[in-house]
Amino acid sequence: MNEEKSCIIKHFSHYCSLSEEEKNLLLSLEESPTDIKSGTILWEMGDAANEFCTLKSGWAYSYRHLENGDRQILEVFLPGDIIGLREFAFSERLENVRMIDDGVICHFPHKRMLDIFRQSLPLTSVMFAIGSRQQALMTERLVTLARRSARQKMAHFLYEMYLRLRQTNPDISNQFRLPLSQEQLADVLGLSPVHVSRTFTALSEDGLVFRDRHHLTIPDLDALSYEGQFDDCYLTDNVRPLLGESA
Amino acid sequence: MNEEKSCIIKHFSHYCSLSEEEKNLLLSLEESPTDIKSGTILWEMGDAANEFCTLKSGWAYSYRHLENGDRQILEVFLPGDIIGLREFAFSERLENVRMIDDGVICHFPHKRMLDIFRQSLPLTSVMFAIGSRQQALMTERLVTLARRSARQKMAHFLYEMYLRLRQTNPDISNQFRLPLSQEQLADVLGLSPVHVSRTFTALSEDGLVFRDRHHLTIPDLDALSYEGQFDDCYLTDNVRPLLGESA
DNA sequence: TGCCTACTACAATATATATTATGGTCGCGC
DNA sequence: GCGCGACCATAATATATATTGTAGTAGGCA
Repeated sequence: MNEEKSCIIKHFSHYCSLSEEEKNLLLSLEESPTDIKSGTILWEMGDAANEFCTLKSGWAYSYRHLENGDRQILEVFLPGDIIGLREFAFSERLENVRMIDDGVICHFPHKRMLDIFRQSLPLTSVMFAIGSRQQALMTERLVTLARRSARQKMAHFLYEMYLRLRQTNPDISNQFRLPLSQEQLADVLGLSPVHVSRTFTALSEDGLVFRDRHHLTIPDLDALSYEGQFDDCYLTDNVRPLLGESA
Repeated sequence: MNEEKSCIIKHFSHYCSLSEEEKNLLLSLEESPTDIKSGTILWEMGDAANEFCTLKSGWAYSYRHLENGDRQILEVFLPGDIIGLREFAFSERLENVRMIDDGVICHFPHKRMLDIFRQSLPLTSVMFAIGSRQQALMTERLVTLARRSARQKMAHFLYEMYLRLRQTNPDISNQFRLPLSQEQLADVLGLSPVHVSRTFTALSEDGLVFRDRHHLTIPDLDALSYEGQFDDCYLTDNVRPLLGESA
């Protein structure tokens, strides 16, 4: 098995250890990888929804357009993520999805999910767990957007990205690439681009974050985490031992 | 079967038609109903998470406390809802949950969920669909909190509550009980209580919503929906025909 | 080389919402 | 019936962030 190369197996392994059979089942979700270019729109609201995408490489984001022309970015997808999980219950896309980078994606139809449900209890549980973790992530963002200052929003988001990258990339340092423009960050955080700029200036005056184009440096990770009032519990290791339970 | 009385079966029936066996499986989640009084805290952050609750009657909400003393209400639960789904992947509670009303709840352990996964593909799919719908709901709230005005936030939330009530309560009219104080509404919408009051005043000056204590009247549902830029697609009927797919 | 565009910084001003404060109403226990 | 507390309305003020405008820098391309 060339599982080394499979982001999705890395991703799932984070939740439980996988048998060969399960690995194969997962690998089958990554058939027919397709190159896809930066800026490409994977789908738009209202399109028929009958498949998921796994992201093998590159970044993507989902977003909504508002009536007044604003845009809200809902989620940023990293390699190993499954795009479109949220739409399992719907026949139409609820969000637009767009590539940030050049990347590679694999499509698999919703039906394959039912195969997983049928064939592997652990994978079913992990799918459920991934959904539940996505919700936790979203909840956290909701709290932040609703209640915290621009400064905290930025700090929180940047630290979250660091943690998420580290999850599939354990060797990541306190410097990494964040291929989002200030405008895109504004659209994630519900701020104006101008204010994102101001806030970056303020954060780097305080030595918390340095940003040079798409390169980010976080001198003191704990300080940033504190600034964003980050509560690790929704991302870190206390993911429950599912297999233990099913035994 | 006294399925008439089961909110949860009503809730699930919204997604697909159920066999007797499946109904029994669901009914088994509503064993040992417990009376529970208004204001009771079901659990708090950090508590061990190893069961879900079904809400047979009464309302509840989940919330988080912030460092500065603010509170953010994350979700409002209605009869028929399952509380704690989000925490399936975690061993600790991520949120506090509190009863708004007197009510009746039933506990069932996470393990029972695995039984469902094992015993019924359709119910597994519906569970997944419910999770996915919850996420859609959250997404919508996130967009609203991040990008819309206080007026829109209120209108959006009130209309959403109307739709959700109608789902298990098809005979609901444009008047219903909303047992939330202005302070609680503020905590849902990320506003100050004062501003909630102002906004109610403004909305009723425009004839959109009348509120007398916990009694709400919406003279023109479409107008309110429009005011909140409500996009029905995430709640209404286009839930996909899951059973059709699995065949 | 030089233009063009995307991205960024910063300043002036405008606006929505928070904060603080005060007073009013309703229901409830005594 | 009285007083107390929860809840709500409204006004005055304060503050964070948006909006608008202008200008600077870096990279892509002729």
